[in-house]
Amino acid sequence: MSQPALPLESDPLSSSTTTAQSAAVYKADEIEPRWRERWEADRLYATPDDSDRPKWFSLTMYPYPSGILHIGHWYAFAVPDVFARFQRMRGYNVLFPMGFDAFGLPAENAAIRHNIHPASWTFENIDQMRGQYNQMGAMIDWSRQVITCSPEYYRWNQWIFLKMLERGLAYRKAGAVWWCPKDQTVLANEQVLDGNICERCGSEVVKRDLEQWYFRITEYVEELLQELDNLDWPERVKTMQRNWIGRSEGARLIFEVEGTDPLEVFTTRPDTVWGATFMVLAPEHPLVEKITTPDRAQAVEAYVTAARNQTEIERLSTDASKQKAGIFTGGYAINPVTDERIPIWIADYVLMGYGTGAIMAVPAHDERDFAFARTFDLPIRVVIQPDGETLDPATMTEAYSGDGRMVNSGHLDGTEVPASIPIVIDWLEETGRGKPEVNYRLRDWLVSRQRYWGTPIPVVYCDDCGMVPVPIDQLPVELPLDAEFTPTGQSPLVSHEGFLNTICPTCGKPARRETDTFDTFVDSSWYWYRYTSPHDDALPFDPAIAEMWTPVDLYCGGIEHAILHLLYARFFTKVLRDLGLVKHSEPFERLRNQGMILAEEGTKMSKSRGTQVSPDELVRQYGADSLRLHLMYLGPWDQGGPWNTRGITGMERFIRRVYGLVAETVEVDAGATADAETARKLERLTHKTVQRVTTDLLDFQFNTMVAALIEFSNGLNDLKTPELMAAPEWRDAIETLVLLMAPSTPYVAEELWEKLGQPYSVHTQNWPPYDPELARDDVVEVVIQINGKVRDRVVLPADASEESATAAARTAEKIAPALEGMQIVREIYVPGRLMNFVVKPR
RNA sequence: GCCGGGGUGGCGAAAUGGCAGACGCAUCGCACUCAAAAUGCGACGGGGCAACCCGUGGGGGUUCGAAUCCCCCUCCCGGCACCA
Repeated sequence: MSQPALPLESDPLSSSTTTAQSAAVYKADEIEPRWRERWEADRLYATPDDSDRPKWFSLTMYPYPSGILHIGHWYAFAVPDVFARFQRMRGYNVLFPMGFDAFGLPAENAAIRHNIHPASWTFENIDQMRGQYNQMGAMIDWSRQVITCSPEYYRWNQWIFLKMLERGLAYRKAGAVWWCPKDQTVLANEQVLDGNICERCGSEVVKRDLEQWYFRITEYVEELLQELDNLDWPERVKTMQRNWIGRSEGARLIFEVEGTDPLEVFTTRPDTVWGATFMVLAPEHPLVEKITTPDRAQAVEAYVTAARNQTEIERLSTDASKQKAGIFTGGYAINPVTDERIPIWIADYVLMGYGTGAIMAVPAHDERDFAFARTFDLPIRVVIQPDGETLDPATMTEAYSGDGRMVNSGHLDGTEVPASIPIVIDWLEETGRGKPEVNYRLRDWLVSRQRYWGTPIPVVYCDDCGMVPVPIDQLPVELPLDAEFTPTGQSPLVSHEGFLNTICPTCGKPARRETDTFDTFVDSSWYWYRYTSPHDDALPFDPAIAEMWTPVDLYCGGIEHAILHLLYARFFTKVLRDLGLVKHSEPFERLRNQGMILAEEGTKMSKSRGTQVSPDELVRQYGADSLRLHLMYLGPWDQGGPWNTRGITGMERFIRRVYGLVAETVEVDAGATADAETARKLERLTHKTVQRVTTDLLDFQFNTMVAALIEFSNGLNDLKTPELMAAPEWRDAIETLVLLMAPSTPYVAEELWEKLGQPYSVHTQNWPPYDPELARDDVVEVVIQINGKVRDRVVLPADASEESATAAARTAEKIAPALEGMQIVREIYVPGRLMNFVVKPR
């Protein structure tokens, strides 16, 4: 009688084998969702304001809700998450919040293109991205979330603005500003890239005369510059800020002008004023019209118009060494030290935006003035002679800007340059010709934008009262959600009657609302304070709670914010300090920048070329833990580099090995004890690893930290025997390994901690301590060199004396014969490392 | 042009005055397997049978000893660039 074949799953033998195996096999897709739910249910990441632990505020730049997290977001956030978790285990009460920089142009563009409201588009994206952050295993307390496009948040932008208005730190001014025709808005100077390109959309921007809102950041310029010195920030970021602020010391000099007001100039080289043979004004200079003589008027006007309409290409071609363009006004000034009549020219190499918009030209000692003088055949006079050569204006081919002695300079002839500069300034001041002056490149921050999706600027315009601020108790001025988007790109606020028409708070007559909104950099200039009391409805944040959490201990983010965001944030902090809301002056004590993840071929990741890497796909395949490790392991975090997908398998293997180690360990009945030698080996390996992992994390060296973890597990595998696994020493080592992995691989560490029978949660455990004494080797391998070349090596006790080390070295197998017939000239001993015999033939 | 950062095996890298290439990837060999995957063990800068020799972008220097410090050159990346 034939029996039907049993289905596989009902075979008792085969099914039990499967169960035993599956318990020992790592399955990320089973472990990760399970713990994620548990942590969420338990509010494991809730951050209390009242704690007896010291605080640690770890901030990472919040993202723009563009729709989906890419691998760069993971790199920027998962790695700081490791550090935040590490700090939590080290005993800190860690604030590690997250929010969304939710105002901005992409939402409006999506509205126009896909007929979806910016608010819906933004909030859908936020939902999606929050889910992805959770998947990453990020330690975020979402109850503190800040979303800048919610009235709850932006009303405080308006509040801060009104306070700034009161103090004269916000003001309206007409002037030439950058306008982007594509985005239909003005831009801050900082948002215009080289070649007059819009930072956001890449189109060419133009100058327009418009009345705009500004924040008086220049009020704080000296403080913004000086306090950089005390910040623990990457040096290159500080350098970029210093360059941007552009402080230069010099003097303001007054030149009388025939027939009109005097001209003032700023110069860093007042000692060269005897060599000023002409003057140059920027084309936009207000005195151009008055100075220009009637016979020159037509030509000057033509030049000025052309200069103002210069295109990008023409601008790029104006290189300092190339021919200079300009035109003579017909007017003359008087050199204040030589009393000579000198011609006044106009040229676009003088910028209206810097100094006074006018210069004294000293062609002999300034490269640009030299080029201009040669082009227009203007006189050149040498007033500084270098040692050892004699400059002759007739034969000079370039300006001389180095040191030397003053000549042709009246009573100051012979004075040494550069010591001459303060001497000249003093004399000019005493004689009423000028005064010392410090100039900065930094301009006030243009904050108004002709866009819809941003914070409405809370002022109204009344025919009788003029510009009137909206009273604080009427905030927020809400952005109307029933806006109509048209393809013209014009802000819908301009034609929104319901928004536009209001009542003057002062006189009660009909008035018109401001339709401009704030630059989104306003939102990000103080958002971290809001995390400390995200629901406060009396002030932007509760000063007492903020005082407890801030300043931020560690700020992580991309180098692309080196100037704009970080400078504005520093400025706001000083304003908030002066408003009495915070006590400190600097918001971010330590700053660390991550590098950029490139596509595998080393170019920028691009959607159109399909070189983008999807973290979701990698999580599905390998799990978040492996991806986190892989990102840390790519190389130094601040360096970034090309992505490679293959390497992630190594991290998965590592996790699987550790998983196997723990699974095997828990199956063994405890009871045995290890022999002394093995116990010592385990102890040393454990302490060594804790030391390496701890110091690497503190130094932000995540790649070598992961290497130390891998080496630990490899070392344990090598030592592993069935007997040892039953010993308590082994168990300690395994538990330590799991604790050390907890910040890096939060999911699998939690799983293994549970398997080891330890109390939930691994993430609330203390970071394991280490003892450098116990980490130390008791025998060392000492390299023996002859004349600096490695010839042999000997194993010695770590505490071997120099005498015994030398004796051992001399008699080492390959050394003894080599020393035969040689005279030892010198012996160098580096304890525990190296012995070098310097020898010569006898 | 000026200011930073960098150049180390097939690849990512480590070592910041003392054994160059830890650790990982890829590759190759072996074991396990009917087989594959997974896993485990081993090899893995170049030359040489070997003793050894050469080797950290190139050249020079300092040092007992240099990837590491100094000088010159070169290439790559980033920032700034008529700022008076």
